[in-house]
Amino acid sequence: MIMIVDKSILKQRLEDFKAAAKKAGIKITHQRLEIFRLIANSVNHPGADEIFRKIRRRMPTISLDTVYRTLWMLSDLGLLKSVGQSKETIRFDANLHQHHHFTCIRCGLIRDFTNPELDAMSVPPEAKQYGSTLSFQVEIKGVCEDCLKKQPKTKTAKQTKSK
Amino acid sequence: MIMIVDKSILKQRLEDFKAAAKKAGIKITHQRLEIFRLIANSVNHPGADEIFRKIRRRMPTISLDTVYRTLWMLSDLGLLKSVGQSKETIRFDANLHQHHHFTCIRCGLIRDFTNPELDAMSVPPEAKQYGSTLSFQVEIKGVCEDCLKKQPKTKTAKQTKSK
DNA sequence: TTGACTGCAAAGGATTTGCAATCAC
DNA sequence: GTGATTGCAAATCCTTTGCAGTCAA
Repeated sequence: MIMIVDKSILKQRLEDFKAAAKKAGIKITHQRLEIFRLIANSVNHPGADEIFRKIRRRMPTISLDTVYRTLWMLSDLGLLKSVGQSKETIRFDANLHQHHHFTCIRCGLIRDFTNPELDAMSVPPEAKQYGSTLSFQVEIKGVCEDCLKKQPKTKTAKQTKSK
Repeated sequence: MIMIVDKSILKQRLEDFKAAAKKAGIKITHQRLEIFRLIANSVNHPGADEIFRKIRRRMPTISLDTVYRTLWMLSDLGLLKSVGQSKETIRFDANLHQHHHFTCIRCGLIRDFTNPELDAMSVPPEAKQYGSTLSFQVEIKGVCEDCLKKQPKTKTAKQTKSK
């Protein structure tokens, strides 16, 4: 399944990055541009290691620690959010609009989705009692199409990497 | 703030554990009982390290790897679920009923809450397209009461441990 | 030119594993 | 009694850090 982010969205994200970097007085290096471009163009929320391996194809000297440093820097700039749960390592998301996640418990696939009814929901009082609220997100877990076709049921298989 | 799980719920959870262990042919050791009791009696989703430190007070010879092994074993039995996001280490939850989470982005506090309207929501078609769904959970992020009182605003402080 | 950034290598922290001793059943 | 479980220590995996050389502005 090939899925690429819409061209105009990618362009917009790249411009946002350049503007934010300039504003923050941060240099736009080849490495940073490649890393951001990769995430901004992904629908599957890659982790540091996946990003590293993909970028290395075009940029063989890049190092994993640069990937990590860039990821956190981009998060600090507000251009990325980190996602991910439980056994998985951290993964990143360049979609800053209100959206929700579908996560496959077998292979770790994560997909964004939006839904008007969910977006219209307000934060319930039961949550408000704990403090001020910043974001509201639905996490749906299930088994993705691919995994439904494959293995009937694995034993206590530990979740695999990003996909 | 002292919060303890309702006595009857704790008792029920312990019985579930014993029944599940027996059914699975797994031995009920002191360590396992203590670990499960601690989590089953928590509202704050402790992580492995916190569990280890607390149990060690009553059981000084326990080792961290036993805590880990027990935690995953309990998850495999379906008695616990793991929760936690991004920068945090894994934390555990013995509340298997439908519920949602409030997470403080400053201190990492996590609290369960329930809400009839949310529970009544069905999985939207936008999510169903990705596969079969198993759970539906709302994750609300915000700043908890305690943190609202404290620090006005920290820099890019990395999140702290469980609380 | 020059401070910010990178790559390297080494450190750090969380989690897992091999193995002999021990315990629950 | 005996196989499952524990505690220990060492290993592993992911992520971070110190530092000297390099690059974007």
